[in-house]
Amino acid sequence: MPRSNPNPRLEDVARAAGVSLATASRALSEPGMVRADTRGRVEQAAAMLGYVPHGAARALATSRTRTIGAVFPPVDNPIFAGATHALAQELAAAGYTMLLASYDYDLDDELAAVRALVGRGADGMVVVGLDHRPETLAVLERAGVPWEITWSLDESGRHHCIGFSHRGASIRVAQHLLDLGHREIAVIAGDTKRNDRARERLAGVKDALAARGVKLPPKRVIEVDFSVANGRAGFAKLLERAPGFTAVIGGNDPLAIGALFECRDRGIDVPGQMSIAGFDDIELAGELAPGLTTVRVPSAEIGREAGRRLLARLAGKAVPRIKEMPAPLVVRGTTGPPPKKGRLK
Amino acid sequence: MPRSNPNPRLEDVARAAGVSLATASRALSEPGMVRADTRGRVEQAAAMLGYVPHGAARALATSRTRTIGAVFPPVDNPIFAGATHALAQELAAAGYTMLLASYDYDLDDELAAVRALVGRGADGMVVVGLDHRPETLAVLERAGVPWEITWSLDESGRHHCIGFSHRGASIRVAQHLLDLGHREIAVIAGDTKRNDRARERLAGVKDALAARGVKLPPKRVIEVDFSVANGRAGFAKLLERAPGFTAVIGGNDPLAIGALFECRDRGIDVPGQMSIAGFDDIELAGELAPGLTTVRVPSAEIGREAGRRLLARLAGKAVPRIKEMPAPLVVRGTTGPPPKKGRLK
DNA sequence: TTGTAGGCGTTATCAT
DNA sequence: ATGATAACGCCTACAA
Repeated sequence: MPRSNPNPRLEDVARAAGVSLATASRALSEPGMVRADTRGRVEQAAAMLGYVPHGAARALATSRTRTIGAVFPPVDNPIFAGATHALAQELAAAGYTMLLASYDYDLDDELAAVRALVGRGADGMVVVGLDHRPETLAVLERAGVPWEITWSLDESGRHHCIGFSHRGASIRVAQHLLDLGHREIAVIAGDTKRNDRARERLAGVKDALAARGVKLPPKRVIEVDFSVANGRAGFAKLLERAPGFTAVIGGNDPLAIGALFECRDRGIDVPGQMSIAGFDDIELAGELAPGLTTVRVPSAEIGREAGRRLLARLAGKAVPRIKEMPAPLVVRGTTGPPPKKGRLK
Repeated sequence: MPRSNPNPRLEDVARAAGVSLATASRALSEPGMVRADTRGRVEQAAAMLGYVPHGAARALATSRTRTIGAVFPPVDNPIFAGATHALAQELAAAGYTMLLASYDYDLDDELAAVRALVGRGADGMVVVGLDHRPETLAVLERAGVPWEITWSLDESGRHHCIGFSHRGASIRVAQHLLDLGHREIAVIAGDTKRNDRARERLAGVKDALAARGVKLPPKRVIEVDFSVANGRAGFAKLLERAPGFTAVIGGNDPLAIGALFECRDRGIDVPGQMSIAGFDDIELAGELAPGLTTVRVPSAEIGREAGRRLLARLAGKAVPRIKEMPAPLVVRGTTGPPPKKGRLK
């Protein structure tokens, strides 16, 4: 029975070039080890036949796939999208390919995805944040591939990570508002059960207020999924259940922007009557008028740098276990002093 | 020499379960072909050892990687991000994994990415739009894998595709403005050299205006890369170089939103003095006040459906070569009749 | 229902 | 510098 698969194999190339299989292999992957004219013949034969190396076969022989797995929360969140793009570019430039899985904050789904990508032979992995099933880390460790935690910093120092302190950044936001004179503050947080970034951001606000003896009553905190619509709704609910605050902090920019829109629709002046701050610094934050005060999160840089670190480790280089990225407060127009007298409504 | 790689192989599982390699293999991949108790022993042994099938070996033996390659323009564009997420989810549910490459509208980069993913053994491929190097299509065809064009419709009927007519949708936008009474219209288009979607959208406006005998002078058209900032800048430039228009059409929503913001900053009333329409219907479009009139592009559905079609074709089912998705005009508050008399400025 | 054995396309270790 | 050949881990006729 003739080969049903028409794709040429290395053996075909070797025959066409009149050399052995081994020589053909070397000519293509270790050019230095073969005489120039032999190499030329092989290359020509390969080009003629349209030879493309068979990835799986190569992977089986080398136990290397030149593939990096990334398991991200919804990539349709703009910040993850930016990181994904940057990571993909960085890897492509080095001849690596990205295996991407995107999960909706369900840690069991994340585990399944990690398993799948490791099974596909990813040479390295990147995950997001600190919240994982214990089994997820076990799979990663057992696989023996280098892996990176992104966005968050692993305080235990056990794992390689690149990110920043969400709590610290959040403290800067809250302090900024406190410094402006706000004492009645509300928070529209992300879902703190499902991800450590949202949890740490909320904790940061609490820390900062507590440090100055300012209270954050539970009624002034609401948790929702990230979206502009939920920012609007969350703000409306806060206003209804615990009015009297002069500033609101959003768990991310879309939430803050939702609050901003809601204010606009209700005729609440920002920042005259209400100050608003976000987190992430998506493009829109700077284009609004007034611009949104927020924390600049270097998402593309995190993606790119995660790729670089992984590639370096694969090349046998040592990289510092923990890489902290800057996440500065960006003060724009949505924050200002609280209204002089009287409270909202 | 003992095996240096500690990962258990199927052989180890078989030994632990006291069955042959073949039985172990069948127990895990074709459960129906093995007696229940045998299968149980194998599954238990696999779980105990933490066995994970070796993707490359499996791929080599079956010439199937259970992997789908996607080559997308910048996934940090929100609409591609949504499609990426949906596609990844759809594939994961079927036990497939996504190989993702993201390029910056450079068709040579796209070709390289397609080559890479095909070389990695992708069982199917998805690309975006109609603009490709001829070689790209050749690689795809020669690979013999099913592939789908997304976003655009291939009029030649030669290739499988899922999308909609950008020209048609754009015509609806322009007609809407004409129906409102606008005759002086400007366009902030995307880069028409680099992608057919931007080109077709612009062509649609031209078609619609021409059909009613309305001119679109070159000065009223500007081309920029997609971003809110460029929408602002583009609008400002149009105002400066060809004032007097009463409506502007953005090549996508971020561009239109940029124009909207610029109007707001300049005190130009929307839609009183200026009507604005976009394309894509990103979340923000509906949250703005007034809401942005735009075309709803079902990006997540396109991603999901592309995955479904590919999986169906891999399963040997026939699917219609061309799948048209709806892309309805969504009329919101940013469009209205042109000002009664006098022109802007 | 289960086991035996050959093959998938490369790389890498030996000789030569 | 080049050639022969044994892995690499799994699947799948074919045989029992």
